[in-house]
Amino acid sequence: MSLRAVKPQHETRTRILDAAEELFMLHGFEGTSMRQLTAKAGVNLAAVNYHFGSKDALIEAVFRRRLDPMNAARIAALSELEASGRPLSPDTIIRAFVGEGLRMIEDTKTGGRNFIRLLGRTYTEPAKPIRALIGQLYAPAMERYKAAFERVLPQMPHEELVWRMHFMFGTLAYTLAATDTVQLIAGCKPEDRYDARLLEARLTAFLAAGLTAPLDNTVRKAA
Amino acid sequence: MSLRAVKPQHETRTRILDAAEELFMLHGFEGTSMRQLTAKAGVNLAAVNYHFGSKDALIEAVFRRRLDPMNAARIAALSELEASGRPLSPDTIIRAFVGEGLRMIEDTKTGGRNFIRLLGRTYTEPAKPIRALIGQLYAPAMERYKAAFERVLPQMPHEELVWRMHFMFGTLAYTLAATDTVQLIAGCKPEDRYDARLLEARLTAFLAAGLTAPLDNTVRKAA
DNA sequence: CTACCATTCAAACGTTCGTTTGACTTATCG
DNA sequence: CGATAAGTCAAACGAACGTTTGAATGGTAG
Repeated sequence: MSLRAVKPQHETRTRILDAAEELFMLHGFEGTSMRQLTAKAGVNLAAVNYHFGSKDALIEAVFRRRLDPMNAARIAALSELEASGRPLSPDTIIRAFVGEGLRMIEDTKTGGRNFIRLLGRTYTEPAKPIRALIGQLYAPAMERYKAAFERVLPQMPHEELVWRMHFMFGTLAYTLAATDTVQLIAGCKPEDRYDARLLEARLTAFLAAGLTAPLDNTVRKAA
Repeated sequence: MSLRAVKPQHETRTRILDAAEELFMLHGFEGTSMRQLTAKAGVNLAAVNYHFGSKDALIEAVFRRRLDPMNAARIAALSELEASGRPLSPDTIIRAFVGEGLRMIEDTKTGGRNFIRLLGRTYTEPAKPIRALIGQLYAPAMERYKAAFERVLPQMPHEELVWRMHFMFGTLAYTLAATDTVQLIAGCKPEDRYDARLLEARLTAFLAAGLTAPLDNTVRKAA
């Protein structure tokens, strides 16, 4: 219960988590060595195994630290919307979901941006145990938002909504994770790529239109 | 010029490329060892260094083999559309672009699906030399499609179009790479997730609506 | 002061990594 | 038939990997 016993542990742990977040984002899990990681964090090589047990356990801790609060915030944002009494629209619901992600990507000080980009890369890695954890941590928020969308889009078939949410989720994940790929299309660096306000407006307009698009005939016939 | 000198080389090379494609997709570049890879390909451990020079050179060869033909096909599809004399719409242009990707993801025999999913993973990996190569191989197709979109959407600001193409590109990449993440939203495996015809219809409807969405006021004022 | 306990540290553990080597196989050609 | 050259193979290379160990450190409690 001593100060000594609590404070430095906390400090060393967070230094490791911050360094891991950034290096995993840059080079992946296998591409990041414990020696790189502990050197960047300014701690001893053995510190990771002492505080987390193993490299895999560290990976899990990296995700648990951020994912839980982020999705809690998303649920809270939706609850607040629903409690306000104002009529909900696809647009406002999307904004609630997207907003939390954008707030994190703007956070360059405490490493939020690193985490968001790490998250984006991890989505596209199949067959990793960490994927199961992510799904589990996302599940509650997903359920709430699916229900909210179903309420404002009662005419949309369930299956179609699931796919469109998948598309939306993908667009968000990819956009936040790979903002520098815009150069691929633009041919040069766009100026406002990190202006979150503009990006939020563009993204929401795009997603809302996609979500509420008229049903394709091929799909309607298949249903 | 002997048969012996050409045929087996070709065979061994393609066996290695196929195995690499699948393992890189599953476990990433660093997560795949030469011993795994050569074992899966059924070739000797030294074969990769003999035929490609190094692991990095193999990675590059994996992308070169597929990316060039795929983007050539995309350009050809667009050229054919334009030559047909029929009036173009955002919908038909999107379909031309998306169609090539979906044709590859349906190709489970020659490994096209593996490659598409590998491609999706690689987009979200920053700071890799391979990213530069991908951008370079994509550039010609991107230019052509951007010009085509600009022609059918003359009223859209250039900057906005670039972002919306980025969103579309991301949605496509993510959807093809992470089709199994739909479970995250659905809570269960959807039945038709690999029915490319249905997926193409859903995806095109979503993307076309997003691309042609009315301009957000925040964005309009910023311009 | 002494005993204690969480933490840090340098060193070493066995394993696996990408790559290299040199001998062996096989098919073609003068 | 030898000579040549491309390809395959088992074995080994040093380097780097994640992890473990046991001693040193330093603040806290009795």
